[in-house]
Amino acid sequence: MTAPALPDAELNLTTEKMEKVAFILKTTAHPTRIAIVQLLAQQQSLSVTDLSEKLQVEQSLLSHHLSGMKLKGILSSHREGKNIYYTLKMREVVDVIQCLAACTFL
Amino acid sequence: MTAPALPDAELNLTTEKMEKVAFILKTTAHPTRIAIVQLLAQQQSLSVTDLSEKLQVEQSLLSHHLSGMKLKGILSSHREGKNIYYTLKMREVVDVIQCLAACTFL
DNA sequence: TGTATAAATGAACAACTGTTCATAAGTTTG
DNA sequence: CAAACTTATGAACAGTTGTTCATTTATACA
Repeated sequence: MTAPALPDAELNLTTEKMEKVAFILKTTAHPTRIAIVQLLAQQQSLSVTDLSEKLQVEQSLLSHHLSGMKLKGILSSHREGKNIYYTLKMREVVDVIQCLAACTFL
Repeated sequence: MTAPALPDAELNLTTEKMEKVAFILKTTAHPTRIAIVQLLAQQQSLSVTDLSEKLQVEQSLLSHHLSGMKLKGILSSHREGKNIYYTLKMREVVDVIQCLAACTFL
Protein backbone atom coordinates (compact mmCIF):
# COMPACT_ATOMS: atom_id res chain seq x y z
CA MET A 1 0.00 0.00 0.00
CA THR A 2 2.60 2.50 1.12
CA ALA A 3 5.78 1.47 -0.61
CA PRO A 4 5.80 0.00 -4.11
CA ALA A 5 6.71 -3.65 -4.27
CA LEU A 6 10.33 -3.77 -5.31
CA PRO A 7 11.99 -6.60 -7.18
CA ASP A 8 14.39 -8.62 -5.07
CA ALA A 9 17.33 -6.92 -6.72
CA GLU A 10 16.32 -3.65 -5.15
CA LEU A 11 15.65 -4.90 -1.68
CA ASN A 12 17.72 -2.57 0.38
CA LEU A 13 17.38 -2.21 4.11
CA THR A 14 19.28 0.11 6.35
CA THR A 15 20.99 -1.32 9.38
CA GLU A 16 18.37 0.27 11.55
CA LYS A 17 15.53 -1.32 9.61
CA MET A 18 17.23 -4.67 9.68
CA GLU A 19 17.40 -4.45 13.43
CA LYS A 20 13.74 -3.56 13.64
CA VAL A 21 12.78 -6.38 11.33
CA ALA A 22 14.84 -8.78 13.40
CA PHE A 23 13.15 -7.47 16.51
CA ILE A 24 9.67 -8.13 15.19
CA LEU A 25 10.58 -11.55 13.88
CA LYS A 26 12.09 -12.42 17.21
CA THR A 27 9.13 -11.35 19.29
CA THR A 28 6.83 -13.39 17.08
CA ALA A 29 8.96 -16.47 16.65
CA HIS A 30 7.18 -18.83 19.02
CA PRO A 31 4.34 -21.27 18.40
CA THR A 32 2.26 -19.95 21.27
CA ARG A 33 2.74 -16.36 20.22
CA ILE A 34 1.87 -17.16 16.65
CA ALA A 35 -1.26 -18.88 17.88
CA ILE A 36 -2.11 -15.78 19.90
CA VAL A 37 -1.72 -13.61 16.83
CA GLN A 38 -3.87 -16.01 14.83
CA LEU A 39 -6.68 -15.86 17.35
CA LEU A 40 -6.53 -12.12 17.72
CA ALA A 41 -6.53 -11.73 13.97
CA GLN A 42 -10.00 -13.21 13.98
CA GLN A 43 -11.47 -12.11 17.28
CA GLN A 44 -10.62 -8.43 17.73
CA SER A 45 -10.09 -8.94 21.45
CA LEU A 46 -9.94 -11.81 23.92
CA SER A 47 -9.45 -12.08 27.65
CA VAL A 48 -6.56 -13.98 29.18
CA THR A 49 -8.91 -16.75 30.27
CA ASP A 50 -10.35 -16.98 26.77
CA LEU A 51 -6.89 -17.35 25.34
CA SER A 52 -5.77 -19.69 28.07
CA GLU A 53 -8.69 -22.00 27.36
CA LYS A 54 -8.46 -21.88 23.60
CA LEU A 55 -4.74 -22.40 23.60
CA GLN A 56 -4.59 -24.75 26.55
CA VAL A 57 -1.75 -22.75 28.01
CA GLU A 58 -1.21 -22.15 31.72
CA GLN A 59 -2.40 -18.73 32.90
CA SER A 60 0.95 -17.62 34.20
CA LEU A 61 2.92 -18.67 31.16
CA LEU A 62 0.38 -17.06 28.87
CA SER A 63 0.56 -13.87 30.90
CA HIS A 64 4.29 -13.76 30.43
CA HIS A 65 3.91 -14.11 26.68
CA LEU A 66 1.17 -11.52 26.57
CA SER A 67 2.97 -8.89 28.59
CA GLY A 68 6.09 -9.43 26.53
CA MET A 69 4.16 -8.93 23.32
CA LYS A 70 2.47 -5.88 24.77
CA LEU A 71 5.74 -4.41 25.90
CA LYS A 72 7.09 -4.81 22.40
CA GLY A 73 4.10 -3.12 20.83
CA ILE A 74 2.48 -6.11 19.18
CA LEU A 75 -0.55 -6.23 21.46
CA SER A 76 -2.51 -3.77 23.53
CA SER A 77 -4.83 -4.44 26.43
CA HIS A 78 -7.65 -2.90 28.39
CA ARG A 79 -9.50 -3.95 31.50
CA GLU A 80 -13.20 -4.67 31.53
CA GLY A 81 -14.32 -5.58 35.00
CA LYS A 82 -12.41 -8.58 36.24
CA ASN A 83 -11.03 -9.38 32.82
CA ILE A 84 -8.25 -7.94 30.77
CA TYR A 85 -8.73 -8.05 27.05
CA TYR A 86 -5.87 -8.20 24.61
CA THR A 87 -6.01 -6.81 21.11
CA LEU A 88 -3.72 -7.06 18.13
CA LYS A 89 -2.06 -3.70 17.76
CA MET A 90 0.57 -4.40 15.13
CA ARG A 91 -1.63 -5.97 12.49
CA GLU A 92 1.23 -6.25 10.03
CA VAL A 93 2.44 -9.26 11.95
CA VAL A 94 -0.50 -11.20 10.54
CA ASP A 95 0.69 -10.49 7.02
CA VAL A 96 4.11 -11.81 7.83
CA ILE A 97 2.75 -15.01 9.26
CA GLN A 98 0.30 -15.38 6.40
CA CYS A 99 3.11 -14.82 3.95
CA LEU A 100 5.09 -17.65 5.46
CA ALA A 101 2.08 -19.85 5.93
CA ALA A 102 1.33 -19.61 2.23
CA CYS A 103 4.64 -21.20 1.34
CA THR A 104 4.04 -24.49 -0.37
CA PHE A 105 6.98 -26.24 1.20
CA LEU A 106 5.57 -25.81 4.68
CA MET B 1 8.04 -25.85 23.05
CA THR B 2 5.17 -27.34 21.10
CA ALA B 3 2.33 -25.30 19.74
CA PRO B 4 -0.85 -25.29 21.76
CA ALA B 5 -3.67 -27.41 20.41
CA LEU B 6 -6.24 -25.31 18.63
CA PRO B 7 -9.58 -26.13 17.10
CA ASP B 8 -8.88 -26.21 13.37
CA ALA B 9 -12.18 -24.64 12.50
CA GLU B 10 -11.09 -21.33 13.97
CA LEU B 11 -7.69 -21.16 12.35
CA ASN B 12 -6.02 -20.98 9.03
CA LEU B 13 -2.84 -22.52 10.40
CA THR B 14 -2.44 -26.00 11.74
CA THR B 15 -0.33 -26.64 14.80
CA GLU B 16 2.32 -28.14 12.59
CA LYS B 17 2.39 -25.10 10.34
CA MET B 18 2.62 -22.78 13.30
CA GLU B 19 5.68 -24.64 14.45
CA LYS B 20 7.24 -24.41 11.02
CA VAL B 21 6.46 -20.73 10.77
CA ALA B 22 7.98 -20.16 14.18
CA PHE B 23 11.01 -22.13 13.11
CA ILE B 24 11.60 -20.00 10.05
CA LEU B 25 11.03 -16.77 11.90
CA LYS B 26 13.45 -17.85 14.54
CA THR B 27 16.22 -18.81 12.19
CA THR B 28 15.91 -15.48 10.41
CA ALA B 29 15.47 -13.24 13.42
CA HIS B 30 18.92 -11.71 13.60
CA PRO B 31 20.32 -8.56 11.99
CA THR B 32 23.33 -10.35 10.55
CA ARG B 33 21.22 -13.15 9.13
CA ILE B 34 18.78 -10.68 7.63
CA ALA B 35 21.69 -8.86 6.05
CA ILE B 36 22.92 -12.17 4.64
CA VAL B 37 19.52 -12.87 3.11
CA GLN B 38 19.44 -9.37 1.72
CA LEU B 39 22.79 -9.74 0.01
CA LEU B 40 22.00 -13.15 -1.35
CA ALA B 41 18.71 -11.87 -2.67
CA GLN B 42 20.69 -9.63 -4.96
CA GLN B 43 23.81 -11.63 -5.72
CA GLN B 44 22.76 -15.22 -6.41
CA SER B 45 25.84 -16.50 -4.60
CA LEU B 46 28.69 -15.11 -2.51
CA SER B 47 31.74 -16.57 -0.85
CA VAL B 48 32.29 -16.39 2.87
CA THR B 49 35.03 -13.80 2.40
CA ASP B 50 32.74 -11.71 0.19
CA LEU B 51 30.09 -11.77 2.86
CA SER B 52 32.58 -11.21 5.64
CA GLU B 53 33.88 -8.10 3.91
CA LYS B 54 30.55 -6.69 2.91
CA LEU B 55 29.04 -7.28 6.32
CA GLN B 56 32.13 -6.54 8.33
CA VAL B 57 31.57 -9.66 10.36
CA GLU B 58 34.34 -11.88 11.69
CA GLN B 59 34.92 -14.98 9.60
CA SER B 60 34.27 -17.43 12.37
CA LEU B 61 31.11 -15.80 13.57
CA LEU B 62 29.82 -15.53 10.03
CA SER B 63 30.59 -19.17 9.46
CA HIS B 64 28.53 -20.11 12.46
CA HIS B 65 25.59 -18.11 11.15
CA LEU B 66 25.98 -19.56 7.67
CA SER B 67 26.19 -23.18 8.74
CA GLY B 68 23.18 -22.70 10.99
CA MET B 69 21.15 -21.25 8.16
CA LYS B 70 22.30 -24.02 5.86
CA LEU B 71 21.42 -26.67 8.38
CA LYS B 72 17.95 -25.21 8.62
CA GLY B 73 17.46 -25.18 4.87
CA ILE B 74 17.59 -21.45 4.25
CA LEU B 75 20.88 -21.48 2.41
CA SER B 76 22.84 -23.94 0.34
CA SER B 77 26.54 -23.95 -0.49
CA HIS B 78 29.03 -25.33 -2.95
CA ARG B 79 32.76 -25.23 -3.16
CA GLU B 80 34.63 -23.60 -6.02
CA GLY B 81 38.33 -23.94 -5.54
CA LYS B 82 39.37 -22.44 -2.26
CA ASN B 83 36.09 -20.67 -1.78
CA ILE B 84 32.72 -21.81 -0.62
CA TYR B 85 29.79 -20.02 -2.13
CA TYR B 86 26.49 -19.65 -0.36
CA THR B 87 23.17 -19.32 -2.12
CA LEU B 88 19.70 -18.46 -0.96
CA LYS B 89 17.71 -21.66 -1.07
CA MET B 90 14.50 -20.67 0.67
CA ARG B 91 13.65 -17.59 -1.36
CA GLU B 92 10.38 -17.09 0.45
CA VAL B 93 12.31 -15.63 3.35
CA VAL B 94 12.93 -12.57 1.22
CA ASP B 95 9.20 -12.01 0.90
CA VAL B 96 8.78 -12.14 4.62
CA ILE B 97 11.50 -9.62 5.24
CA GLN B 98 10.21 -7.41 2.47
CA CYS B 99 6.73 -7.62 3.90
CA LEU B 100 7.97 -6.36 7.23
CA ALA B 101 10.35 -3.85 5.71
CA ALA B 102 7.45 -2.24 3.87
CA CYS B 103 5.69 -1.40 7.10
CA THR B 104 5.43 2.34 7.49
CA PHE B 105 5.99 2.32 11.22
CA LEU B 106 9.45 0.87 10.88
C1' DT C 1 -16.03 -6.63 54.93
C1' DG C 2 -14.46 -11.65 53.13
C1' DT C 3 -14.19 -14.71 49.52
C1' DA C 4 -13.84 -15.82 44.75
C1' DT C 5 -12.11 -14.79 40.32
C1' DA C 6 -8.76 -12.78 36.90
C1' DA C 7 -4.37 -11.55 35.76
C1' DA C 8 0.43 -9.94 36.74
C1' DT C 9 4.82 -10.50 38.86
C1' DG C 10 9.19 -12.25 40.45
C1' DA C 11 12.44 -15.77 41.68
C1' DA C 12 14.61 -19.72 40.14
C1' DC C 13 16.41 -22.56 36.74
C1' DA C 14 17.18 -25.19 32.44
C1' DA C 15 17.85 -24.65 27.72
C1' DC C 16 19.24 -22.13 23.97
C1' DT C 17 21.87 -18.28 21.43
C1' DG C 18 25.52 -15.27 20.10
C1' DT C 19 30.11 -14.52 20.42
C1' DT C 20 35.15 -15.14 20.80
C1' DC C 21 39.20 -17.65 20.48
C1' DA C 22 42.11 -21.20 19.08
C1' DT C 23 42.61 -24.78 16.08
C1' DA C 24 41.68 -27.99 12.30
C1' DA C 25 40.63 -29.28 7.65
C1' DG C 26 40.48 -28.66 2.67
C1' DT C 27 42.51 -26.32 -1.42
C1' DT C 28 45.88 -24.00 -4.32
C1' DT C 29 50.38 -22.65 -5.57
C1' DG C 30 55.37 -22.28 -5.40
C1' DC D 1 56.31 -31.19 -0.13
C1' DA D 2 55.45 -26.66 2.63
C1' DA D 3 53.25 -22.30 2.80
C1' DA D 4 49.35 -19.46 2.19
C1' DC D 5 44.60 -19.07 2.00
C1' DT D 6 39.70 -20.11 2.89
C1' DT D 7 36.32 -21.99 5.66
C1' DA D 8 34.63 -25.03 9.46
C1' DT D 9 34.58 -26.59 14.09
C1' DG D 10 34.56 -26.98 19.05
C1' DA D 11 35.17 -25.28 23.68
C1' DA D 12 34.01 -21.79 26.72
C1' DC D 13 31.18 -18.30 28.42
C1' DA D 14 27.85 -14.48 28.88
C1' DG D 15 23.35 -13.25 27.93
C1' DT D 16 18.70 -14.29 26.73
C1' DT D 17 14.40 -17.07 26.63
C1' DG D 18 10.86 -20.31 28.11
C1' DT D 19 8.89 -22.35 31.85
C1' DT D 20 7.15 -23.35 36.54
C1' DC D 21 5.76 -22.17 40.97
C1' DA D 22 4.37 -19.29 44.58
C1' DT D 23 2.75 -14.95 45.58
C1' DT D 24 0.44 -10.49 44.79
C1' DT D 25 -2.64 -7.16 42.98
C1' DA D 26 -7.07 -5.87 41.25
C1' DT D 27 -11.89 -6.39 40.80
C1' DA D 28 -16.58 -8.16 41.72
C1' DC D 29 -20.09 -9.69 44.54
C1' DA D 30 -22.37 -12.08 48.55
